[in-house]
Parts: sequence; C-alpha cells; structure tokens
Amino acid sequence: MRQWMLRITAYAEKLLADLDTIDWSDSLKEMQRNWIGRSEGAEVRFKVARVQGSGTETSNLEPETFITVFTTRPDTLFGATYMVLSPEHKLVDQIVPNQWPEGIPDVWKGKTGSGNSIPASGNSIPASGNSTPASGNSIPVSENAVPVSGNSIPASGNSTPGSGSSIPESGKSFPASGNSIPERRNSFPEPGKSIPKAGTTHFETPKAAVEAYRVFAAGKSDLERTELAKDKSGVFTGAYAINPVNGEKIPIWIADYVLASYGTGAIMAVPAHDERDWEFAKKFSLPIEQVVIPIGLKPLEISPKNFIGGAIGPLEKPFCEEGIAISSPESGWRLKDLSGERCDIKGLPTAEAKAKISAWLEEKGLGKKTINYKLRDWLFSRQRYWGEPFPIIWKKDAAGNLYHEALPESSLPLLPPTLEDYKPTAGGEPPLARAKDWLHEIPGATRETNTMPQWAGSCWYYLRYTDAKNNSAFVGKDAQNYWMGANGCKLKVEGCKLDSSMTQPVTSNLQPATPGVDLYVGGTEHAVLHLLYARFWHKVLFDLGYVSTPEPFYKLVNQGLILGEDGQKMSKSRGNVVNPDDVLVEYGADAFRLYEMFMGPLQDTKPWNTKGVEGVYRFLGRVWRLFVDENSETEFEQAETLTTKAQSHQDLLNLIKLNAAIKDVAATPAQLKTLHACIKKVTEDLDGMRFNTAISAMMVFVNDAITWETKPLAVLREFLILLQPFAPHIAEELWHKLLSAFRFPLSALAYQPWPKFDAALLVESEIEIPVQVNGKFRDTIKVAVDADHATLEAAAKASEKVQTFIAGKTIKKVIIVPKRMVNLIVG
RNA sequence: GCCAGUGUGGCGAAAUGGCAGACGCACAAGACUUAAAAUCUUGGGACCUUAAACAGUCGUGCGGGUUCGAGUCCCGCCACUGGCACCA
Repeated sequence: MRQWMLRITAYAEKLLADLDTIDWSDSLKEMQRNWIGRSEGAEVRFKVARVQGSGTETSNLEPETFITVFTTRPDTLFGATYMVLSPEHKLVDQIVPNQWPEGIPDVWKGKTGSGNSIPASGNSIPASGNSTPASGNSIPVSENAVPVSGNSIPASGNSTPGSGSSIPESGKSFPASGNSIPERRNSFPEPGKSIPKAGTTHFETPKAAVEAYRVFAAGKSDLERTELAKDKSGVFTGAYAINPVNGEKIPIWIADYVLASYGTGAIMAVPAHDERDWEFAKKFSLPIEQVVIPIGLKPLEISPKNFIGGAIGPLEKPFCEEGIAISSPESGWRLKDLSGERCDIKGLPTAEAKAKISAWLEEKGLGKKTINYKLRDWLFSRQRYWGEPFPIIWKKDAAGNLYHEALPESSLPLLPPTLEDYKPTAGGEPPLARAKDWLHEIPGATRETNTMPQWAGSCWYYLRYTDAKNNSAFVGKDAQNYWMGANGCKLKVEGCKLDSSMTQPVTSNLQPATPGVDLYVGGTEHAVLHLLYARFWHKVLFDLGYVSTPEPFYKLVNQGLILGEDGQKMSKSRGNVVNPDDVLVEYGADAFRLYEMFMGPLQDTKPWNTKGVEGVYRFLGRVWRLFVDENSETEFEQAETLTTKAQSHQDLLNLIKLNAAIKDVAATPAQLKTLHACIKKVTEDLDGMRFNTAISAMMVFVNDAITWETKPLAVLREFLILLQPFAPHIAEELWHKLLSAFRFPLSALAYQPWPKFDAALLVESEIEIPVQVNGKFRDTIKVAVDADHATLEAAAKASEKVQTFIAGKTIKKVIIVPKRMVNLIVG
C-alpha cells in the first residue's frame, strides 16, 4: 500500500533541544524526550568471515561484506562475543552458509518441533556446563565455544565506509510486510519442508533454521512480542563476523530481540555489559567476557586469570554502568595478530574509551560516531473518508510511469467530495475512490484518495482560530503577528471607555505577551502524539517563514483528571460518571466552574464530590446576600410563583433591592485591610494558577464582610472585580445592581481594570510571633512589628507559659528571627 | 524493569525552613421554625487529664541525617498514580 509519511525524524534534534525553551511540566518534557529517544553512539562495521573448506562457505556472499551495527558503548567492543541481526535484516540470506559449521552446540541450531513450542526454549537447553552464572570456574572462554577460531582475518582498512553498505532499508518498510504474513503464529518450528528428516530435534541446515525462525518471529503479534519479551529466542545463522578491534571471529545470530526498525537492525552483543545480551548468552551458552570494571578497582588487579571467577569475583550479572576499560590488545589476552592495527583503551574511563575507540574506528574506516532516535517517521495516510484529502494528483509520464504533483495554491483548499457511501471500495481502495467525478476532475490526472489523520487538523487549528475567516491563506501575516508573535500585544480591549471613576486606565493590564499560544491547558493523553506533532508542524511552518515562533505552546499546564466520587476513573461501565449538564441544571454554571477550580491544584488528579459543589454554591449564596436585601428577595420569590406571562422577567428581577447596608462611604482601615489582603492573594494566586487558594481568599473576605454593619460601596465593587473571572454570571448581575442603585457610570464588569493592592494598607503595627523553648512551640507574644532583639527576648522571657519551661534553667542561647519567632535554648 | 510524579484529619486540601491542618465538605450541638429545608452560631487531628477548660504527650507513608528548629532540605526504603517497555 502506498502511504504518505511525514519526515518528523528530520526534526528530532530540534524537537528535543527546544524542550529546554518551553515552560512545560518536567514529566511531560521527559515523556517527549523518551519518545524521541536520542542516543549517541557509533556505527561499527564488522566484516563477515569467509570460511574456506568444510562446507561452511556461503554460496552468495560478496567478497567483501560488512555488517554495520549501532552501539552506544563502543568502548565494550572487545567484549563483543557474538552478533545479532534482526530476523528481517537484508543480509541474512547472503550470509547463511549451506551447512552448520562443525562443533557447534546443538542449542545454536534451533529446535524443530510442533505446536506452540518456542525454539530452544529455556528448559530444553542442553546442559552447557555452566548454567549458574555464579559458578566460579565457568568462564566461557571462547576457544571452545566458538568453533572456528584462530583464523585471523585482518580487518580491511581500505574499503570506504559507504561502499558495500549493509544498512538495511529503513525499518518502516518492514512492519507492513510483517503484518502481511498471517500464517503460522507460534508455530516455529513448523514441521514441513524445512525439516529434512523426521525425528531430528535440531535443524539440519542453517537455512532451514533461519527460515523457520523468520516465520516464527514474523507471525508474532505485538501482544505476543511483549508477553514473551522475557524469553529470548533466536538461531545461529551459521556465519561469523570478525571483530575489528581484536580479529576475533564471532558467531552471527538472528533474534527478534533485535528490532529491524532501530539503529541498523543489527547489534554487536556484549553479554557482560548488557542485560539482554547477557540473558541471550546465558540461554545459548555464548561466551561472556568482561571488559569494563567498576570504578575503584585497581587496574593492576586485572589480568586474564583473575578476571571472571578469579580474584575480582565472578560476574553474577551484567555490569551496565560506566567504568574502566580493562581489555585491549595490550593485555595480551585474546589478542590476535592485527598487524599493528591496534587500539588500546585499557585503563580508560568509559567516556574516554568511547572517544578513543570511536576515533580509531573512524580512522580505519571501520565505523563512525552516530546518533539514533527511537522516533519514527509519521505515517500520515488514512484510508477513511473523514479527514482532509491530500492536495495531490497522479499523472503518467511518457513511459507510462506514475508520478505525483501538488495542486497549485490557487486550487486550495481542497474539499472532500460528497459521498453517499463512506465504505472503502470493493477493490480495497479508500472511500474517496468512490467519488468518480471528483477523482478525475482534472483532465489527465487522478486524485490521491488517501486522507490525512485526525492529528493533521489539531496541528494547526490554533493558528486558524486567529484568522478563521481568511480565505486566501491559512493565517494572515498580521493576525499571526498579533496573536502569536513574540512582540505582539494581545490584551487589546476595544470599546471600553475610560471614565474618571476608574482608578487606572485599562492599558495598565497590558503585559509583555507570551509568544505563541498564551497558555495551553490540556491532558497528558496528548503528551507524545498531538503535542509532538503540533510542535513539529509549527517548526516546519516557522522554517518556511509562515509563523514567527519556533514553538507553538510556550506555556502548558496539564490539568489533572477528575475522578468519579468513588475515586475511580469515570466510566460508563463503572456507573460513576458525573454529567456536567445535571450539575449545571442543579447548581448553575458559576458554581460548577467555581467548584472545579476549588477542588485542588489544577494539575492534580482528584475525585469529584457533589457535596463540594454545594459548598461553593453556598459561598455564592453568601456573596448574593452580601449584596441584596433579603426581604426584597422574598418578595421576588413570591412574585415569581404568581408570575403571569405578561410580566417580564426583568420586572421581576427589579424587585430585588440592594442590601441597605451598602453605602457610598469611606471604608474603615480594617475593611480596607481585608479587601487588600484579598486583592493581593487573588492576584498572586491567579498568576500562579492556584485557583483553589484564590477562592478560599475570597471566602475569607466574604466571611468577614458579611459581618460588617456598613458595607462600603467601593470595597464591594472591587471585590466583584476579583470574583468576576471565577463566577462571571453572578458577579456581572450584582455589578449591575450596584450600577443602577448608585448610578455610577461604568460599563460592564468584564472591562474593569484589575484592582491593585496597596501594600501600605496591609502593614501591621503589632504582630503575634511564636516563642519556642528548645525548638518547641510554647506561646505566642504580641510585639511591635519593628521590635528589636532585646525587646523580643524580654517579651519572650516575660511570657508566663514560657517561664514554666525556663524556670530554674540557664538560658544558653537565644535565637531571634525578627518578625518570625524567638527560640530560647535552655539547659 | 526504566523514567517522571504523588504520599498531611473521616474527605478535598492549606502551609517563603519558624504556631501543621487556612478554606471547604462531612459530622455534632445550639438558634430560628408547628415541622422540615434554607440560614445563622459554636465545636472539631489523635491520645491523656478534666465537670468543662487550661496545661501535657504524640502526630504530615517508613528509617536515618542536616539544623536552635523539618510537612518543607539531604540519604535510604515502602506504597500509589502516570508514561515507556527487548530502542543496542
């Protein structure tokens, strides 16, 4: 199937680097980093050994064949005791010889059988002498395990790294073909033509083993692959490669723990220093050789004899951390004649060893530094109706070959055709192929029938919103600059006339804008798909000069999930779903909104509690009663029940009178203090998106203000401005009550400037501070705010309660933090 | 397994290294009411003492540490949540 891909991998580096420039949660950034999965390492070219005689030569091996592997630990190259190709690796067919080499263990040959058996599964391993990793003298020195040793084939240094490249075709082509092999799941090894003789337990030839294994691996579903992940499987290909640093001949295996889609689809296996390789080596009795030791061991202690199972102790598990390199040609151990082409990294810490050996490999044309990413290119085609059609047409050239062309800009946007039937065609073509007229609308051309995935639209809707009616471009330059630009000023309030009663002009609210979308609030479910795709898309547009910032969302907050009342995720099957409509009917939009903000920190997951909605609903009730006259409210309620259709709703509402305690008088200092403490807290909490504590500050204000005999108009007015973002409906309603009662010429509440708090009003002359004795809280004392040390100490000692704790003891030390506390240390 | 985050009353939660539990829910008692709802007032971490209160002891997942002082900082565990999962 021909599919469109977007080359997001080309942006991997930028997507990774620019995470440092945006204000997102650490966990979200980490998820993206992991998804991109950058790892630095080296590609190393291993020459495939050509073994003469004894029937092990391969039939179709090119004279100079190299297999390139990717490794993040080139410093462990000396410990590479075998090599693994993914079953789908392109070179497998070329390297497999006609016969098994002599003297190899049976377990290497795979296992024939029937039913669900996994090849060479754990319990069928022939006793290989050393099944316990810990056993002391079980050093699997390779002389025995690797049958054809001693043939030194000098690593050829003269071939250009690019030539004879063995890098398989990009991995993305593989999964598709893998999926298309439906037969024989779990069925390796399948009895059949590949089994030459009934009754054999192992494959007779490498070809048969490889073929059977490939079928086995390809037939595994994703689920099976993960479920069986713990149990390694694989077979020996019968071929060997030459380790370029020591000339060692190492067996080449295929195993599905090596992924075709990552790196080069081939690895050098270093069982002593990699968990997976260790597991695999243990299972198939492959040699394990330690070449890195933990930092702290003396290099002098290192020799072939006390290496594993010697003075240092046996290697009981793979050592995967960084350490000190210990093996090299100079050690004299396992050294083959390399004709002087040596790289000595003995004694070097990992980082240096990596650098040295990488440079050496590069110089010899045996490898190069490489960076790999887990991130795959983005499969961008869908075979559905619902999705944007591609503005692409297909034509044939003179020779009859298909080629594609983009539609000219003048034919954009391309709209999908109207269809009666949205199903794919009988021939398996996407639904758009049903629209024959549309398909062939352009003479001599056929339209592309794939559509774009859902993510396509979510990658740029925020740009379109800024200029939704533009029919000549996806977003106009001015709109883009205004809304998304780094220097644009986004808070522009039109139609708000200033008047003398307002304390500050509206423009004081203008702050330097966050570039891009001001604030993105969304769930973590989009962490690595939508949010990565949108960043990629935006970067492409940025590089093309269509948008002015390299990132779309500089500030992002993940709101926490709201669970059901039982603390479980809401779901229909659990029956714990809260329907917002019901809450809105019962308590109104203000209470609903307010409760969601009051529940707790925005980012936290927390359970819904309908009683909590009642709590904030009661708070709004108190706010209401702070402003209106309760008797008139009763009148309203009675009138409402008797209402006739002739009476307008507005007339009824007008029955509600303002609370008579509200007067246009100067506020007392205490009242001002209450107000300004509230302004301060709400302003700061709003900035930090701590809505829950902002609301509690307003509750504190109302609890106090409701007790005031006289309620100054100016104070209540300011309070409504604070309330407005949280409960806009009730705030606006009360605002208009104030407005009509006092006839102050102000426009809608929403256009009022945000109040500023006056720090001077919050200053206390006297404060209460705690007194501790030996660090334990004992009393509070009331002191002047600017009291000096001596005064504080005296006041503390004068406290009766403190006295009982210091009586008869000597004061050894006095710790005084002005305005905070006094601590008396007695002995 | 790896990465990230979170552990505080009966519950949701507060707390620049300085009085743990603000604010709210649930609960209890009282006021108003024929009654209920609504509203208002008071109480409210545990333990111990007390008629009640005061006072006292303990208390922020567990174990150590730093500090005059730790929910907060450091080290080591445990549990839960989310993400990734043979990525060389």
